[in-house]
Amino acid sequence: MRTPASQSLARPFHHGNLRQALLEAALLATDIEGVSLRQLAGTIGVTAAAAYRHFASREDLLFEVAGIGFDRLTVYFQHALPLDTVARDGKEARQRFCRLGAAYLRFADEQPALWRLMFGAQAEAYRSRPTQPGERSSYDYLPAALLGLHQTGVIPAPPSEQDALFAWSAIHGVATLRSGRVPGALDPTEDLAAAVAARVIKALQ
Amino acid sequence: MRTPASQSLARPFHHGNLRQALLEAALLATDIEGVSLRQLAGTIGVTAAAAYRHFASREDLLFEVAGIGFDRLTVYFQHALPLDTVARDGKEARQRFCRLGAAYLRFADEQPALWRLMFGAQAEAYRSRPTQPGERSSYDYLPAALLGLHQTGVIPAPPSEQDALFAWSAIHGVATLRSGRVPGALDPTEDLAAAVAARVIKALQ
DNA sequence: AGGAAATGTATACACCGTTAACATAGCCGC
DNA sequence: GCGGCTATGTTAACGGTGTATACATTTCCT
Repeated sequence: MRTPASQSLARPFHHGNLRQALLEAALLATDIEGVSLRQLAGTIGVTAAAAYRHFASREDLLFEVAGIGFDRLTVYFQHALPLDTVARDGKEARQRFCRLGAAYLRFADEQPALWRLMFGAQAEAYRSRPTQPGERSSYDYLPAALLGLHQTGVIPAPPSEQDALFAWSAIHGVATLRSGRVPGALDPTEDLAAAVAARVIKALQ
Repeated sequence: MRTPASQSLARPFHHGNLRQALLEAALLATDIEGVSLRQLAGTIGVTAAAAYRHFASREDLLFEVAGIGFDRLTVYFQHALPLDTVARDGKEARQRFCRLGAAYLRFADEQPALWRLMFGAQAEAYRSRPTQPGERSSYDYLPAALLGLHQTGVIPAPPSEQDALFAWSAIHGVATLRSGRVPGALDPTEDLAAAVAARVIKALQ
C-alpha cells in the first residue's frame, strides 16, 4: 500500500490514453475549429500543457481530427459505392453516382462539425493527408463513380479532374446551403442528390 | 497657442475618421479573419479600446468589411453584366453568363482576402446583408444572367433558385481550387469561365 | 462661456497558445 | 530488488487576444 487511501481514490497521475481522449473530446464539439486546447484538456481533467506531449500544436490536433473525419467520410462512401464492385450498366452507374452524392449530403447532415472542419475556410490545411498506397481515400470514390458512368456509356469522355471538381462543387454547394438547417423535410436527401446527379450527368454528356 | 509646441507636432487626440481607417487597415490584411483589433488599432496608432467607439465587436467590424467586399463584387458584376441592359439573342445571353463567371474568378484572384472572408467558413455570419429596396446587390446578377438565357431560348425553363445555386457552386468550386495559386498561366480565367458556363448551360438545357 | 456628446486613453479581466522547469509513474537492465 | 531512463503529467510564466469600465480630452451646440 504505497499510495495512501486519500490518493488511491484520486485520479491517477497518468491518464492512460490522453491522446485519444483529446481527439474524442474535440469530436464532440459543435464548433471544432473554435475549441481551445485548455477547454479540451479541462473537460478531460488535465492541464493544457499535457496536450503538448501528444500534439505539436493546436493545429496539429485539428489536423488529426480532420483525418478522422476523412476516414468516416470514406466509410459513408464505401457504403454507398463499394469500390470492389463495378456498375454493370448505365442505370446502375447512375444509381451509384447518385448514392455517392446522397452519402455526401448525409455526412454533412450527420457530422456537421467535422464537415465544416474538413471543408471550411482553413480546409486546405487539413485536406491534404498523404494516403498510404493501397489505402482507401475519400478522394477515390468520385473518380470511380464518374469512371463507371463513362464505362457504361452514360458519358462519352473519360472523366477528367475538372469533371470531378465540377461534380463535387455541385453537391458541395447544396450541402453548404443546407448546412445548419434541419435536413430536408421538404427536400429529402435522396431526391436532392438525384436532382444534382442528373444535372451533372447531363452537363457531361 | 493653447497647445505647447511639443504637442502641436504630435498626433491630435481625435483621429478624425478612425472608423474608416480601421476598415481600410483591415482591407489591407492578407488574412482578414486573422487580424486582431489590437494590431489594427496599433498600425493606426490608437488604442484597441478606441475601436469600440465605432464597432460593437470584432465580428461587427469584419461584418462591415465583408459588406465592402460585396460592394466591390457588385462593381465587378455590373461591369461584366450591366443590369440596365438585356441580352438580345442567345449568343449574347451566353456571353453575359460567361462574363459573369469570369468576373467571379477575377474577383477571387484579385481580392483573395476579401473573397475568403465573404465565402469562407464563417461566411454565413457575413453573407447576409440586408439590401435596401432598389439597391443593387451582388446576388441579383446570377438570376439576371440565367433569366437572360431563358428569355433568349437558350434554356427552356425559367431559372429557379436551385439553378442559381448550381451555377454558383460550379464557378465557386473552380475559384476555391484556384485560390492561393498564381492565376491561370495554363488556364486563363476567361477560358475556365467559358468551360464552366458551357457545362452549366448544358445541364440546364 | 459652458456643458453635453463624441471620442480618445489607461487599466483591468479572463482567456488563449505555447514554453520551460519540475514531478511523478512505469519500464528495463543489472 | 533496485537504479536510472523515458514517458507523461503539473506548475508557472510569457505574450497575445477580445472586451468592459473608468477617466481624459476635444468638439460642438446652445
